[in-house]
Amino acid sequence: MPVRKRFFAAPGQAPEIVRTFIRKLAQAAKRGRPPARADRRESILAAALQCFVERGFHGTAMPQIAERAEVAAGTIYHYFPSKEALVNELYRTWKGVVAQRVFEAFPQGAPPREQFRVMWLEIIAFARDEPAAFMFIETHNHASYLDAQSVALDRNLKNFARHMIGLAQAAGLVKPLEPTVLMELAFGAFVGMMRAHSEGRIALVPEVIAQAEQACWDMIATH
Amino acid sequence: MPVRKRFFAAPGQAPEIVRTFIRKLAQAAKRGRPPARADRRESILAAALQCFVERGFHGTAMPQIAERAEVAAGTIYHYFPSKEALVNELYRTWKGVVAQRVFEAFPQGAPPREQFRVMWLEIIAFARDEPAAFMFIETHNHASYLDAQSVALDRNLKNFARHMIGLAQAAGLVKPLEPTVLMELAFGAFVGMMRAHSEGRIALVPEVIAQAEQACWDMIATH
DNA sequence: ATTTATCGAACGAACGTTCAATCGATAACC
DNA sequence: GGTTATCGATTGAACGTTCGTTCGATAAAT
Repeated sequence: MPVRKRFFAAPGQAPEIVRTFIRKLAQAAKRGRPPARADRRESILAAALQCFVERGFHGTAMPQIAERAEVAAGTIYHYFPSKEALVNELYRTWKGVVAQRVFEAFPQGAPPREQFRVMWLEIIAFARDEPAAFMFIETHNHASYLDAQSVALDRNLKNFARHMIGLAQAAGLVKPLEPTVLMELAFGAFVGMMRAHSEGRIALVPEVIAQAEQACWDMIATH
Repeated sequence: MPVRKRFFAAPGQAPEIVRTFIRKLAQAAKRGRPPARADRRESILAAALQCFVERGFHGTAMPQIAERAEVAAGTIYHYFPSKEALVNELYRTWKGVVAQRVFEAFPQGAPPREQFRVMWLEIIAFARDEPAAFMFIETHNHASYLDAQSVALDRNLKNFARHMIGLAQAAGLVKPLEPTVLMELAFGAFVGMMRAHSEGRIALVPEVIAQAEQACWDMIATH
């Protein structure tokens, strides 16, 4: 059973990268949103998310988004200055949500094996709650229409994961490979499985999830 | 050192899926290409590949492809009936190349561990020889503009991989998870690593490749 | 009465595609 | 051998369409 400690057992060795991470997240949230005036805004965002997932950014026309959101095309421009701004807000919002969830669930004092499991299960939970949003942020990574702020948010998340891998390596639990390689391998495996799931090729029952999680740990762990 | 047997040690148990696979590949190659008349055709394909990788299918305009290929826009339509036909020919060609390479290198009589290693190294070799083509066929999987033939080619490849996993499971070497799940995990990890490589985030020196390959085997293997 | 929200027609630009004109090499003819 | 006919290859302007976006009119809210 997962034991989730939210504070460090030994405060002196608290990784500042975690505090930096949460601070940047808060900053981004402050900087972002103008005060939401109507739920039209939300329905436009939801419609755009679906369209972008189904047909991609360039494959989606603004009138299509408008039709799906049941508003006129011009209305979108009352809430968003451009198509680019719309996709960037979507990206930042959902990447922030998943980051927030992972960070809040993260058991800071727990052993690495437990940390890995919790992160894995939390992202799975997110992907099941918001399948479209998950596919969106995974397929639109590093696209040319993402602005600097969106890219920075992704980099922060990866720095966080890399740092955790480094700590586990120091404890001799994880293979002495470059942390970036291990992270990309593990996350790539995860995304591959989730993509197959969202395309209906596999069924994600709890038993499969647990076994896949163990398999991914086997990949990065020393044996 | 890899020992590559090209023929079955026991012909009676030769997997017909392999023969079916190579037969379909030959059929597709025959059906396809009209007699190549000029190397303009090749330069158009190369230009389109680069553009599609950099900006995606919908993000690439035909005049951009023409400019990169140093031909007039109209010339493209002398060789390809439409933009869709162009992207599908690209997909089928390169997916066929990687399939052919993997199959020819596949050591049919060797133990599963060796088979896995050879397949892995062969795809790595392809990805290093043709990085744009590799990224293209991986990012354009299951896109709406791919026709039935392109989709079928991908399915054949996956059936082949799944079949091999099934045999390895029967030998007790691979975890008793659903073969599709294992395949998606392993291939997802591979793609994640290759993507990080093509974005310059990791350097694929031989030592890293060997360790990553071992890590992926650890993921699907029993322990 | 003023501000805010919404609409949908309209805009210029750019899209994928077409096509009449031209080029260049080879074949046919004298 | 020089001239002409032929034909596929190539061009780039032009086509109709659709794109992202704008805007004036109107409705709703304050």
